[in-house]
Amino acid sequence: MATAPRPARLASPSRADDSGERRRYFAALTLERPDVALCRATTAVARSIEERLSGGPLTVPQHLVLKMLAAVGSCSQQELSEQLRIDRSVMVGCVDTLEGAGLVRRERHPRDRRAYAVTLTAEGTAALAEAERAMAPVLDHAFAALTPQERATLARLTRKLLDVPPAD
Amino acid sequence: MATAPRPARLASPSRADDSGERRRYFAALTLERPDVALCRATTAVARSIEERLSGGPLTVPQHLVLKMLAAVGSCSQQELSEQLRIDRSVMVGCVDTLEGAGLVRRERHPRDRRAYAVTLTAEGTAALAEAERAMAPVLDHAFAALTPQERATLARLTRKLLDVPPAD
DNA sequence: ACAAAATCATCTACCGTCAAACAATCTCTG
DNA sequence: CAGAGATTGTTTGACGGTAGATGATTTTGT
Repeated sequence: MATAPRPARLASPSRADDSGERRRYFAALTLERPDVALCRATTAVARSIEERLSGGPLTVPQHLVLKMLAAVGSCSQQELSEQLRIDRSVMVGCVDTLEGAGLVRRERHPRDRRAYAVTLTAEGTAALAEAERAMAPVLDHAFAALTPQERATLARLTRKLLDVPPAD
Repeated sequence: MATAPRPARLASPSRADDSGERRRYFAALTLERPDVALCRATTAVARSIEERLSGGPLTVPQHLVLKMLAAVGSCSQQELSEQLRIDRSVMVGCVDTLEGAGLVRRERHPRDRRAYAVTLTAEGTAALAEAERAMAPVLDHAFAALTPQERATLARLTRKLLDVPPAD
């Protein structure tokens, strides 16, 4: 807690007294509160990514849906929601948009008519390939402050926080 | 109970071919998308913390405001916003609540009458001490999956990530 | 077979955050 | 000194995400 050697002088009128402590408090905070540092870093990364993808045809969640469909085949919205950690009610609009763009189809599940079988179309496959290609430089820019090894370490630690078994 | 290998598990149709790929897709995703892993890990940590603090008198942002005031002395809301990375318009309500609880005072800044000099009261100092005491086990639980050394590494990487210059 | 519980997708209400507009005040320039 | 422009605090409205209820459908229990 730094033990406050200074008697907390009142906010100095002009900016002249920027002796540093006040303007650089955020750095001190991150030393004590890893949760705050993690949270702010995440918003910075997300912001950087969404900014670069803003003009594109796909949002991040939409990209993830296409990516999972390509990886595991047709899915119910429930399965997409669970694996991608996107709320069910958000998934509705996400699939709505993708279906409107012709990138997925909603077919009734053959043996459980409560569920849909969301299926990737040919256009969806093409859109995914293009999105994957565009993704690499975007990720690279968002994590530019870290070396490849540091990025790997960060990924390992976040997976551990998520209880995902290491895939080494 | 549950010892029966009976596949009578619900939703048999498509689940039957769950060789694992479908149900564990999230793990595969985190290997390719460190940004998604980071984002989901952050929400998990934040959720854990806010859940444990839900009954308490202070929210996380309020705690941070008291903490910064104790560290650097009286501040304008602008300075609090900048250093804590909390939007100005959010800071208004935050300080409102703290003032209503008698933990801070809003005094007019002596030489800039646009700004307030938000000042910690004696009650605020006491509330902060109590909140600081309660924080350690909460943080420890949120990061329970990591060893102390891993937590330090994560903190170092997130701090490094926060130096990412704004993309222009 | 019939009723009760569970599940999938959807919709609605609510909460927190962010961008833009606003009035009051400061600073700088001519 | 006057006025343009920037800064501080605040309010407003839009947006995105979450929780809870609903309707259709399937599974389970008797």
